[in-house]
Parts: sequence; C-alpha cells; structure tokens
Amino acid sequence: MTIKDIAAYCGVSVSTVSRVINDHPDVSPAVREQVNEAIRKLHFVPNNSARSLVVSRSTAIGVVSRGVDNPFLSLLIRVLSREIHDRGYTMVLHQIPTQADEIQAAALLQREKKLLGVIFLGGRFNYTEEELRQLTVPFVCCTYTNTFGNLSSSAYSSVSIHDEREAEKAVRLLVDNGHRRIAVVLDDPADNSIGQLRFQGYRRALEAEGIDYDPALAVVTGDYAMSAAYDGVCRLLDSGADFTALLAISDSLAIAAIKALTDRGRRVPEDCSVIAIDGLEMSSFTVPTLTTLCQPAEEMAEESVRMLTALIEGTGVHRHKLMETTLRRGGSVARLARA
Amino acid sequence: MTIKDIAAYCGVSVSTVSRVINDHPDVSPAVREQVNEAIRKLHFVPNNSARSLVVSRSTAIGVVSRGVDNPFLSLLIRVLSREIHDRGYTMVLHQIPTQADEIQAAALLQREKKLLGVIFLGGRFNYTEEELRQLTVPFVCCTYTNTFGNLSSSAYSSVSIHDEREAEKAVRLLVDNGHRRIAVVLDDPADNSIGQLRFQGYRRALEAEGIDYDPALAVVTGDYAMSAAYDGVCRLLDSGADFTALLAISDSLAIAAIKALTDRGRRVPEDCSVIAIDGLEMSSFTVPTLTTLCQPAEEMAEESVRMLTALIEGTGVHRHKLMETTLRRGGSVARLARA
DNA sequence: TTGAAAGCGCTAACAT
DNA sequence: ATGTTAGCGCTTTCAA
Repeated sequence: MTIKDIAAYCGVSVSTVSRVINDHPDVSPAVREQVNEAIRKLHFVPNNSARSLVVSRSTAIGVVSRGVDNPFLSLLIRVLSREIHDRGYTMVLHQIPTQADEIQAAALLQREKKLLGVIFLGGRFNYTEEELRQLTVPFVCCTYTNTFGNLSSSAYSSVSIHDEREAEKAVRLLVDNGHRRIAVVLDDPADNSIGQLRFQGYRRALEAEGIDYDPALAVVTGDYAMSAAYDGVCRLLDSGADFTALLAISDSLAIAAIKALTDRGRRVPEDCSVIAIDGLEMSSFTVPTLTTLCQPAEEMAEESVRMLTALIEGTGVHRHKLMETTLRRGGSVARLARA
Repeated sequence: MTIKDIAAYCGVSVSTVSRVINDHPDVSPAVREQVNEAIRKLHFVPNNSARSLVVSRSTAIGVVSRGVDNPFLSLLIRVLSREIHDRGYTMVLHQIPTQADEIQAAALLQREKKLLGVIFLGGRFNYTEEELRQLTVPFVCCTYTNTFGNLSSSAYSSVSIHDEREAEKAVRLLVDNGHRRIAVVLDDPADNSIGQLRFQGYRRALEAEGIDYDPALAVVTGDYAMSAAYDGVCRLLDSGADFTALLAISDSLAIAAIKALTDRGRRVPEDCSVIAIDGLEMSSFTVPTLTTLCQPAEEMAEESVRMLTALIEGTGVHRHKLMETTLRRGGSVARLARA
C-alpha cells in the first residue's frame, strides 16, 4: 500500500496524493476529499523512511534524561511523550545514569537517530561552548539552566524554576515558623546542578536570617535514591544532631526523610518540620501531607516542547523561561513550640 | 557524507562499501580494511531512512503503555528502555489512557513506525483473534496475559504474575492474622484486566475461608488515580462500614488508602491492616512501611525484551512466563486484637 | 571479488 | 489544478 496505489485508485497522479497528504494548496476540494477518502478506506499510512529520505530529516526529538531514580522525571517524561507525539514528532528517549555525560550521549544520539533537537531532563549547569560543538541541533534544558557555564543565552533554551530562590523561600518559611536549626538533605552540594543551587539557596537564607551554617546538619546522599536519604537522616539523628526542621531538595528525599524521622521516634511536624521542593502527586499522600513548593511540571514539559518545535520549525528563537512554584501547604511544617 | 563519498574516496563501488557496512562476505580483507578506515576517518554514519526504505524494516520496538497514572509502569518503562537500547533496537513509547484501545494504538503505531514488535504494558485480557489481525508483528504482554480471550497461546507471549492467586495469597495473609472483615480497593471489578483478576482472587480467598463477600466493602476507583482511592476510602469510612483490614490491588492505591485511614483517625495497622500487590520503591517509605507482594519488575521487563527480540530475530517461539512475587513484610499488617 | 543498475516510497521542481 | 520525473541514500540482484 503506497502512494501509488492511492493514486491509481483515485485515478490521479502521485503528486496530487502527495499534495493532499502534506496539506499543500493547489488541490481542488473535490479531489482532496476523494483522496482522503481513499486513504481512509485503504488504511494507507505514508512510509516515513521514504519521506525522511527525500526531505533528509527525520521526525525525531531526543529526550535525554539524567538521573533515573528521581520520580519527578517520570511525570515529565510522560508529558513530553504526549506533547511530542501530538505535534507530529517522535520521541527518542534516552535515560542515562547521573554519572554519565548528557552532552556526549545527546551528540551520539543525534547522529544515530538524526534528531531534530533535544530536550535535556536534568543535567549539569556548566556547559561550555567548546563541548557543545558536537551537538549541532537546538536543545532546551528542562528543569535547569546553564548557571555555571559560559554559554551565550542565545545558544540554547531553558525552562526552569529559580532553584536557588525557591530553596531560599522554603527555608524562610521554616524560619518564619520559628525554626533556626534547620537540616538539609541533598544529593550533592557541588553537583553543578539543581542540588548545588538549592543548597546555595539554603545557605543564603540562613545567612539572611543570621543563622550560622552548620555542616553537621547537611545530609549528602550522592544521588536521588531514597534509601540513601533514609540512611543519611538516620545517621544524622543517631549522631544526636540538634535540629527542629529539615529541607529536602526533592519530594522523594523528603518522603524518605519523614520515614527516617518517624522510625526514629520523631513526630513530624511536632518534633521536626519538613519541607521540600517538587510537588509529586505521591507526596500529597504521605502522613502527614508533605509541605512542598510545587513545580509546574506539566507546563514545564509542554513549554519545553513548544520552544523546541518552534526552534525546529524556524518560528522561534532561544528563550529562557523561568517558572514559579506554588506552595502546597501540607501538614509537615509546624510552628516551633516555644522552648 | 554518503556511501558514495566513501566509495569515491576509496576508489571502489558503492556496492562494495555497502557490503563492508553490512558485514557481507566476498570483500577482500584489504579493501574491507581500507573502507572501514575511510568510514572512520570521514565520520560516516549510514542513513537509516535510506536503509529502512530498501529493507523496509526499521529497528523500532513499540511499547504501548495503558494507564498512565500507575507509577509501577514508570519503573517498567525505564528498564524496557534500557534493555531495548542495549540490544540495538529503538524504543518507540506510546502512552495511552486507560479508556483507549491498545490494540488499535499498536496497529497504528506499527504501520507508522514500522515496528518489529510490540510490548504491551497493562492491557485488556480479552483479545480475540479477529481484532488482532491488524497487528501483524509479534507482541508480548508484560504484566498480564490473555485470560479472558480466545487467543491461542502460541499467538503471543506474556510475562506476568498469577494475579488471581497472588491476590488470594494477600487476603489469606490477612485472614491468617485474624481478619474477617476485609475491604478491597480496586480500579474496576470488570476491567477485563488486572483489577478483575485480583478482585476474583480476593473473592475466592473469602469464599475459601467461608467469609461472605460484602459489596459494601469494595471501593471502586475507576482507574489507578490515587485521589480516587483516597476519596473512596474516606467515603467507605464515613459510611460507617465495618472492616479491620484492607487489600489494595496496587501499591499506589494502598498508599492513598493509608492516607485516608490516617486522616480519618484510624491507625494502621492497629485499627486497620493494609496489604497490597506491586512493590514500589516508594511504598517502603510509607509510615508504616507497606506490606506488599512485590512483583519482580526488572526481571519482568528484561524477560519481555528478551522474548520479543528472540521472536524478531527468529530464534524463539511464543512463550508464557509466570513470575512469582515475594512478600515484603512491612508494618501495615497486624494481628487482629481479640474483640 | 567487484561493479552496474534497478528500485524502495516519497517529495518537489518543472511542465502542462 | 494536475501530471511527469528526477532524485534522496541505500541494498541487492545480476553480470562480469
């Protein structure tokens, strides 16, 4: 079943059929209808390979996701998948471990799959122009931006929240509730990525409030594995550390932290308040409901695809969209009882 | 940079280059080496579209996932993605709502993307040969099997647990702990899918234990949305229903149920025991830890890909693999206090 | 062992 | 408004 069959069936030429398929003008309404009818009836589906061969471009958009153990990314991928598909493109998903280099992975993928563009999900913030030379298609960083690198902002797009400011906001909320001894759970304070920024926000907030930073109150997990967060918080408690509140840089880490606190006999929020950043569906079903700054995940994914397709289709330029979080007031933060 | 350039560069014909690329014999070692050398030096990457056009077969394996709101599927997708890629294939992921028809979606995808095969993630159990005629590539059902349909078992593959038996096992565990009034939370007792089977298991277990089935104790959520489960369990409690234990057919539903119970002032497990089936990482961090029958998700995904690629490569036949769950003893099930 | 040439299904000039 | 035709890059007979 090819374009030829349709043409023969309708008694028209292949070009006419091609025109109909590609929504080109210059086809009489009658013929157009007839061809569409035939396509439907004969269940014709154009051969993408042949089309790509001619126009020498595929229909593939790469999604390179780094850090597989963060459930926040699952939601993003789901939305990306839908959006990409709805716009007539194909998603090529590539998941890589936190240690791997996403640029290299993307460059490889680009050539293998003839990508039109790529969306990065979680990555380093310190790209240099140098290393990006391998990547010759437009890309957008989803959930982060190139804070530490030397990239010209017109060289790439990004959709993110202001991680540092949001973390600051979270800490301030704890301080506003009377807390001064605030622990933090994060993957890595120098990951050149989200962890680092949120950690900076944590420190800035402390500083602004005149609270000394205590390294003993920082739980570093290495990645976003919940078990590491659980173990880390348990150790923190066992060490006898003194704190009345805790910021986790992601919901999943917070859930693990709450579990650790509870298992060690601390009540949340009576003995320890917990706040996080992300806004997973799951975290509204913890006991108590997690108080968290929700990222607009769906919109972020949608916006990323919108930006990238505009870039691909030549109807857009590189932009940097900063999104706002919304506070979900759960039950995990309480005013510090007067000592 | 095409095969032609390489040919010209080496002073050979395109066919020779093609032979080298495809590891065909009948090329002198000298020429072969020379061509390979050129390919490396000129960074030649064959055009997949052109190749697919000729051999009219892609490298794509479709993954059709139905029921986007079940986090259990996210893990499976992650593993599938890795396995498919590692075997040199490309994953084409297609997520569809619970209401959509996966066979139709797969058939469309097959033609659009020239799929070599498809893996279904969650689907109906009642396919008929009739409707499968549209799908002309091998497929494997991952996490379920065709219990209710009329499919010959040699017409498709499956990797699943024995849902009915596992649900029975879960209920029996509750009964063994003295429970007789056992509620159930499920998507739909007649979904022709996992929900239905696990519900059957629930009822069989009751029957075997001489417990009357009480329809008032069944919370039907419609899908795997946690909010629906939460609301459902709240309504159940508000109705004054009398039960001391609860089976949720998935971990995510169980987490929502625990939340509802807690919010309504019931302690888990003291006032109500909760058990589920799935084994999400997340559910080992609930308070209390969820007691659940863990599916071997990774192995199931790996096995599915292994089966499908064997089928594609003509080195395997359709098989049906039944996996075992393992009980994770959490803290959500307790012996019923003597009344 | 190698080369020449015929397509694979489609798009996009160019003709009409 | 519609048709004719030359490729896109590759594989694969068939001949040499």
